[in-house]
Amino acid sequence: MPVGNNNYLLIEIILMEAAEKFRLICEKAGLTVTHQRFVIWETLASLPGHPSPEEVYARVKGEIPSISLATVYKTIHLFMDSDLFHEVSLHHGSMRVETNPQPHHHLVCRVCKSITDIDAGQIELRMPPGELPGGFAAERYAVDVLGVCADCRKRG
Amino acid sequence: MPVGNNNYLLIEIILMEAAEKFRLICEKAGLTVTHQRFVIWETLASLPGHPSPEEVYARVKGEIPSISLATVYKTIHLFMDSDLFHEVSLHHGSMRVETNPQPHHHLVCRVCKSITDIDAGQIELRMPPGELPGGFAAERYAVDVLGVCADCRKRG
DNA sequence: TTGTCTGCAAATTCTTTGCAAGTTT
DNA sequence: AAACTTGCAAAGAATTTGCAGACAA
Repeated sequence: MPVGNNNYLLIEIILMEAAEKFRLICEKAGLTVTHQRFVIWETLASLPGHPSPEEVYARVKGEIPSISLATVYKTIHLFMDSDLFHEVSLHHGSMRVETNPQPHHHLVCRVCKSITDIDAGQIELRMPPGELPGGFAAERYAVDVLGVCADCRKRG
Repeated sequence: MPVGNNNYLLIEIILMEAAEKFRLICEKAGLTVTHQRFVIWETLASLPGHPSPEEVYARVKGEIPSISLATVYKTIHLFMDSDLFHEVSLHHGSMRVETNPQPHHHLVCRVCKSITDIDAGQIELRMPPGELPGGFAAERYAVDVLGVCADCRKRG
């Protein structure tokens, strides 16, 4: 694997301490650096799994007792808008019912958030030959293809 | 394709009118048949896409003006518990942040709802040779492997 | 009948907003 | 100083719950 100039920059970033790194990230994203944001960012990066805002809030409170849940929400949204983190689920805010009985997957537009079904046969999945980690018994697969729908592409 | 005895049953079910079909489904699932449930079931089956409870409620109100939103919620949950329909998203009730910067997919346990990451390299995806429906521009894939985790398998 | 649903209203949970005071640039 | 961010409290949205009367088996 060839090492390009970009990789030197990458290595520098990795070696930088967290605060520096965060400063750089914020600069690139056009975000103001604040202590709250730094601690929330560090906390998110350190928490394994898929933390909820409440969990992040609880953790951050250890460092900044005066932090408010509202700030955690605002900051998480800010980070997501700047692509620093993603949300785990589509439609997290409201329940949606899957009414298509056919095996299918989803085309999810990241601009307008629309979800279109695509026949399961159109996507071929291949799992590893052995077992899945920790003896997980797979039953079915749900694939979300993330991208931009035709309408949103036309609109620029 | 050989036609077994099960297929005769299947054909009968298909030919049955909706009310009969619903009665059979309820019997199999051990659910009481009510008019509200029948109309909600028909509505769900007829609505394309991924309707929210509010949308279902609005539709059903046309047939049963006295229906309440609470009943719609209760019934949708009932149907989901009986596997008549699925939910589109995991974690629909609260925001979850994806903190793993590595490309990865999810192992989702349908019993305990836990979500475990699996390296993206472990799953091979193949898309159709042509374009995706309607000129959708794919950027990345998110795969949820649904099944039962090791812990829940042990517990029976 | 007997147990199970339904509709209503109140309660909860999750998230957003307005604004004054505090920080960052 | 100007612009932006924070914390608080109140508002809002989405969903659940308790319960009395209505319905299904």
